[in-house]
Amino acid sequence: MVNMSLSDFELEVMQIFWELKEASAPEIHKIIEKKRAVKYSTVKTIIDRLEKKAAVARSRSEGRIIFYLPVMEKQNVRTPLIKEFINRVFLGKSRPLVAHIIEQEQLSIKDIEYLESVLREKKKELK
Amino acid sequence: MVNMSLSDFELEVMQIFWELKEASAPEIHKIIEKKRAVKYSTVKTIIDRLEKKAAVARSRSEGRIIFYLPVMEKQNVRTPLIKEFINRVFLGKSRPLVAHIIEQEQLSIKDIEYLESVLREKKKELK
DNA sequence: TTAGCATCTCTACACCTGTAGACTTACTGT
DNA sequence: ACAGTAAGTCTACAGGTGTAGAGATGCTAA
Repeated sequence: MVNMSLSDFELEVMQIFWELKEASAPEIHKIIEKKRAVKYSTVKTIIDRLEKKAAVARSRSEGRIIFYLPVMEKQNVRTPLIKEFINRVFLGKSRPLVAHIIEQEQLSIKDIEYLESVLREKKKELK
Repeated sequence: MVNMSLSDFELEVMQIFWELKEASAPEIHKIIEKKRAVKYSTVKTIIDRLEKKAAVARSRSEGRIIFYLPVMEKQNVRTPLIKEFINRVFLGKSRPLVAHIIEQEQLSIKDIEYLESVLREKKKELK
């Protein structure tokens, strides 16, 4: 079961699991519904697929409500996604992506100072 | 024709167009074939779809060979992709993405120094 | 000038994904 | 004890995507 990637919607649901740690389908549905119209059964289907992919697992029940826990870890999902994205959109070159983000995305002074410190650390490490 | 997004393969082909400016289907096919096995007709189908999406346009012919030019611009394609990616994978927060890349991806001293300068510029701008 | 090849066009198809309905079933409040 | 409802299960389906074959046709080299 190598290389089990997640669709957009599946990833969206995983984000909620990573946030809440444990959640039920009705809970997830209610959260997503605040953003956009989506039926319960749609959300449940996604959770079922996540379960099949072993991204989440049933932990316990409360009445008929099934609770799930995330199994895949955020970092293990994100890292390859970033790699793929850089390959796909920036031909594998991370520098222009970082430059683009710094220039175009909203960053506060605090963010910038933090990133400067990350760069300083990295530079130290490389020398 | 709003919101005309490109699939992975379509984007891969666009990257080549952005690089070469003008190219034919046989050329594109030969380039991609170096990386992985793919039939000519597959590549041609992708180019046809790009044409339908007005991402490329026919420029001229040489014998039966049709040449195309990129119409969509690299920056106009990349910018929304980055935005979506940050939303999808980092819940809209660009700082952790940048931090991750700096820490995990290959960056040379030159890259780091360049990014430091980009951050300095940005800071100046914000103050 | 003509055979053979390269290229184009058209069609097809299976898989993934988002989406949801229909049906079943187990609680819960009265 | 039961009706109503909330949750679960199962099935379906359309559109996008990667993939490619078949057939038509125009070039090109001998």
